[in-house]
Amino acid sequence: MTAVRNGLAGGRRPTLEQVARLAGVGRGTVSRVVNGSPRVSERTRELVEDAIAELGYIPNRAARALAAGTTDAVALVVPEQETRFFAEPYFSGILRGASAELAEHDMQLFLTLIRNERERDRFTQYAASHRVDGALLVSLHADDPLPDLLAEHGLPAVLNGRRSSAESMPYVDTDNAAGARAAVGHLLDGGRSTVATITGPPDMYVARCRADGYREALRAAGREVDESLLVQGDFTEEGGHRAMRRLLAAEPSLDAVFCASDVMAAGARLALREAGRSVPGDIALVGFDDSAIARHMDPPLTSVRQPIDEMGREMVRVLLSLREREPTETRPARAAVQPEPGEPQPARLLPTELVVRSSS
Amino acid sequence: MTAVRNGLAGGRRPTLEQVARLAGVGRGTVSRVVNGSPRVSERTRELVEDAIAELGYIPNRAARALAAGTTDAVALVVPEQETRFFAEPYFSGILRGASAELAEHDMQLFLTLIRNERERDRFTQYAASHRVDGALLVSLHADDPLPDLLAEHGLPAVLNGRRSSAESMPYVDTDNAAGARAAVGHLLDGGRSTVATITGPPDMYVARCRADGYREALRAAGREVDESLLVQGDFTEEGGHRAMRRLLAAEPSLDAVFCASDVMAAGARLALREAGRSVPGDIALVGFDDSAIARHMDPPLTSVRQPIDEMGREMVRVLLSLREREPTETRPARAAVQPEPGEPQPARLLPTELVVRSSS
DNA sequence: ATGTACCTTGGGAGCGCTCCCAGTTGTGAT
DNA sequence: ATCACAACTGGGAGCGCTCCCAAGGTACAT
Repeated sequence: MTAVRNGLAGGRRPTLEQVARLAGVGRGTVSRVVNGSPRVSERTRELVEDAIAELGYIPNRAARALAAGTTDAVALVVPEQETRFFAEPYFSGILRGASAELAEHDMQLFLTLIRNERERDRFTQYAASHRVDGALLVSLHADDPLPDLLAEHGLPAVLNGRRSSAESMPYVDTDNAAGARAAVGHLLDGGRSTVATITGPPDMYVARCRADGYREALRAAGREVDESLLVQGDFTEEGGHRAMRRLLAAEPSLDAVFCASDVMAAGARLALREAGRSVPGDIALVGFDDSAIARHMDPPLTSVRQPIDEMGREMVRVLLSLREREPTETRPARAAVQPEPGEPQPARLLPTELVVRSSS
Repeated sequence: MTAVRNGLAGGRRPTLEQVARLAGVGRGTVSRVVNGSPRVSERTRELVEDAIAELGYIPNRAARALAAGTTDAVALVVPEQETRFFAEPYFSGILRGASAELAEHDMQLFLTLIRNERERDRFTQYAASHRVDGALLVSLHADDPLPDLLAEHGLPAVLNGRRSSAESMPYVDTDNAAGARAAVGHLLDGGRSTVATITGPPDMYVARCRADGYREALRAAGREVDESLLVQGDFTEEGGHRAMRRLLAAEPSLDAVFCASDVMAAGARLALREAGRSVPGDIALVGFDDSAIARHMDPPLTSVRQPIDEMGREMVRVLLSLREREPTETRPARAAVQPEPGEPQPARLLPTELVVRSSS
């Protein structure tokens, strides 16, 4: 309220200089106090803090950014071909996690939707003009030029999900294979004999991982992998429907199906109903994503849950760790930039959790 | 690529000064060219533009912000009690619209989730430290102190939706009453005799507007309003369910219901099914929001669509118009800050659209 | 020629902060 | 007392840009 009384409400905001004058110290000292440097005596610190409180001083971020070359903000970039993705809980989970983690570091989140090439260029420019300290890239296609563009401008970036097994950029991903293993293992444990899978499009790395997990689980249980039991879907309901019909026609002994997404499982469920097969009586069903439809299906669908909020948080952690790793030109790059064991690695694989419901 | 050859990839970025030197002009001239000032001769402009291209010059926003006192960024603020809201298409619509409109003005969007008081203070500080030129406030509760806090710091803000009929801040809202009128009018036109409504909580202004629309439509059709036909829900499925049961018990002649939200309509539909009433045969149903559930209900639900993307866009337009309106201290505030007829007003009511499906 | 008016242009003066160096003060050992 | 050393502190020198003013040009009228 003192601040208001001082007429700051609409008018000029106090500067470091003014705080320094009021506290009877130098500019440098105030800066140190504001930034929590330990090289300030207790007495002086209090003096300065009082002055700050009295004036209602708030640092000017633009000035800080200019002087220090850092902005305390990161961009979350969403290529917006997929409006779909955008309205999904997945997106809001990432957003929530990232936002929470950033808040803890007193940093801000910039949201950038990229609808077309023009907007991509605009963002690249933006990034290059150092308005952000780093970027979180979400829902990226394998052929998106954005990562390279950012690298070219020296902007640290973290991917959500890998583009391939040889992902060269820092990333945070779900352990899709492990999730699939858990799902299939669960079906086998339930005594199912013929377990098939409906996969995603093979050009998507995430789909391959889940298919691999399926295979691994079978092998781990001492069974052979029958490749004809892998039927390709495309992550749509319609695709799941088609795939399941094919499976039903080809495999009379079928009694369990692992679907690489809940949406495909919904399609599969429909095909089963049409064929008069009961779930889980005749055929057990497991999905992936633990999305809203999983809970609302009839029967409710067993599914593999990804720690989405946590992915958002972790992306931020990785991004921030990148900053420390990066050898600042001013410092002679201590030793050999070896990843220290304690800190978060530049890539993280997060665990999944099988949510068992009555479809299996 | 010249830029890359010049070693800008990781290193120092070129400055205005360097561009000026290369072009053989002064700093001011380059600034004028970059900002599209007309006070530059054609010849000079070309010279400068060549130099900019050659060096791959990109203005440093922080410096610009510091010198000019403007950031070219606005914040979208979401109080996050309502994770619900967050995952909804409504949110992504606003986001998409705002983002698109901002992109056209070469501005950026800052996303701020406010989970608790600490984060609110943090944002207030942030806003006060002039990191953004304005704020878009979304899903605000009537008692939220944020608007006042922002006003205190002199930060322009636009609300999404009004808090009351006497909203004092600039806002963009849907014409809820008109939407309700259309819905109820449609039911009356369909020959329904006893039209009831399930309302939202009366402490929410939006709920009152929709209820008012219901009354107006009846009166417009020359009917009397029977207040016992307004049953209060709470915008949840469960609430819709309860309300419909009450209606069924109390009004044997009931043959149409306007629900103030799709979610409540879903609950109502459930109650109707339990009661063995057919839709639209026995009872016609209309919702509000045209959300995903409307399309997926059985039968698909007639609903009132709001132009959500457009609301996002419009919020930005209003915010930007605020900037021009605001008398800058340097200028003697031309005449008397009268809203000029042509420009967008500081408050906008957007039209709705009735999407007729088979539930009515 | 001379004057007037209008363009265009260069560059000084900051914007508010961080970085860093040199100066000051304080402490403990000698 | 004296010295070495550490802990604090003040303030100059920018960071890269915009704003603005005065200077220099140009064109046209007198």
